[in-house]
Amino acid sequence: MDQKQQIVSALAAKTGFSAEELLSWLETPPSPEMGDYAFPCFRLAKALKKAPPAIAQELASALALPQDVARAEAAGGYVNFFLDKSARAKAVLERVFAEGARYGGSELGKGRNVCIDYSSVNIAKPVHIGHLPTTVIGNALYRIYNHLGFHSVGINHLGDWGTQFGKMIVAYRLWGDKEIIEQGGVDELVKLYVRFHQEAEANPSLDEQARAWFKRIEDGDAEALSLFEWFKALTLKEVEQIYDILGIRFDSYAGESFYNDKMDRVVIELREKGLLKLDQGAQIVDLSEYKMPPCIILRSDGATLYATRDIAAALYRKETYDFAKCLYVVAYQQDLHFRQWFKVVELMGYPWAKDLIHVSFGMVSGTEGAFSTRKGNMVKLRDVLSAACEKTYAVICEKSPDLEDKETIARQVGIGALIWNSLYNGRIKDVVFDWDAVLNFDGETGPYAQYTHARACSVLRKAEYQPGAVDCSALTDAEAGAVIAAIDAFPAAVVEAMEKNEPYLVTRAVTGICAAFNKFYYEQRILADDAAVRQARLALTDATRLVIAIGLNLIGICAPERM
RNA sequence: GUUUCCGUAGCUCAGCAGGAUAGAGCGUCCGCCUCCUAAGCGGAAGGCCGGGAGUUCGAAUCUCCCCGGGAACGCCA
Repeated sequence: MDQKQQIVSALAAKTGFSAEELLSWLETPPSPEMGDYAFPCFRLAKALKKAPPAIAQELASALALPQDVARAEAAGGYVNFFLDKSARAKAVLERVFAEGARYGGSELGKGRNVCIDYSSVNIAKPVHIGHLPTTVIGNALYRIYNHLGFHSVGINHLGDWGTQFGKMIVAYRLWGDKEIIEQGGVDELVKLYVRFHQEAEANPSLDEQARAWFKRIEDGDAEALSLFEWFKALTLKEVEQIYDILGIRFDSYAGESFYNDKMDRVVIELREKGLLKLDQGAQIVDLSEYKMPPCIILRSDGATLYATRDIAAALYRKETYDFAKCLYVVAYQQDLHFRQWFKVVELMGYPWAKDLIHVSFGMVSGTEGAFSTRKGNMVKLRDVLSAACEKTYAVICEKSPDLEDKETIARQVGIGALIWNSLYNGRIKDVVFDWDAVLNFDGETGPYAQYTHARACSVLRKAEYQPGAVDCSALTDAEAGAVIAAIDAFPAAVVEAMEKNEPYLVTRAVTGICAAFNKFYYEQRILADDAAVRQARLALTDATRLVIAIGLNLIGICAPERM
């Protein structure tokens, strides 16, 4: 039982309220001088028929204080608790060292699967800056869920179906060159696609040919299929290079084409359950009762739609993975779409419809408005990654000219800056892509956290630190206390990040640890002359180093030991 | 038009299962390397928390209305 719970049970004994309820009232005071925990008495006023300050006074003097709580003071309507700093430091450090790399983790998930649908690139289209949020948010959630005892299943729901592939084949057969495309990759495919649209304006028969070729893909024609698979392989090869740089892996690339033969059953099932309705020639599920436009299942020409495919995929995933949750890391523009088909799954009678979660995020635009291929203002993700690495390399040459393997560190720090940037704020915020902001390494940025980690490593290295007995009475100064508090707060942040599917809560928790440690570093000499003080501060430094590394790892950022 | 999200310091954002003087970073100005990585640390300036009602002992936080902005709204994904 930790101090917080001890305090709560002492309060429960005096007030008659349940410990659980009291725990939810306990808060952290605005400033550390006021105490480590605060209990507001306002809600007791009615039940006890006394003024809050009087209750606070009474509780402060009458409470049986737990062992590690130094004192309790009444302040206005609050009772402020001051922990025994040494005992708290001991408890936190022991936990960190006992759990090691698993600190902040748990078996909460009990090994259950969590499907995470993220990144989801399109075949034969470039990966641009707009793909960054879904990719890094999804990856962070993947790691966070795993840390909490779930088993994450990363799914890249490829956009690999549709008439555009018929167009690609027509364009390739008319103007394409195998070698040029092998060399140029996706860029060359895009050129063909653009040319197709230009020429099709003057020559509508091209569109007919495209439809015919797409039909051949659908029918499994060997030539059509081999070209289709070739486009796919080319695209994936490039995309996987980007994933390698970002340190991301997927467990499944089952995308649109994969579900092609799995949609009939959805239509049949919807019909059997009496949910389908013919409306203006299309088969729809009426959602007017839920204040939503209808969900279209079949077009009037009988073709399936996006929603049909998503429902088929959800059914497949439930059967295959028996997920505890299935997350869709997709921009908020598709909010209505998800609400619609989630509702359809619910109406189909599947109780797990409640486990389908749209993890939405804001849109990325340029300083001059929305990105669009037509405007030609698209920023390719690859270019952003390269620019970040180059900038970092230059900074390293300037600040740490003697550093070995500058390229590797530059990549870790440059990419770290980018990822951090995407995971620093709540998901829902829109982002205006700005080179200066992305390439800024000062203040609360990825490099700041990595720098703090490297700094801690440097001290430990210099001290030739060996773990050993720690005298925590040497960690009672305000700065060390703040570091202890920040490390102590980390596990709860990880859990909240999972519950809310908000990786930035981990980012902020790491920021808090870094800020506290940097201040500690500045104010207190870690390599103190006194052996006991030195050993205690080194232990705190070691714990800091470890927890920053865990936190960075959870959001998908490397923690180099030198930079 | 309907639905939905957002509106907190010059800028970008935390804080929003209501609580003690509203916090960071960037930018501006001023300090701190004979000492553990200055990608750091400290200080100053800067806010009727979009506006108005209401609920409450107490509202940036909850409810309603208004204003401003983004997004979505049937055969694209």
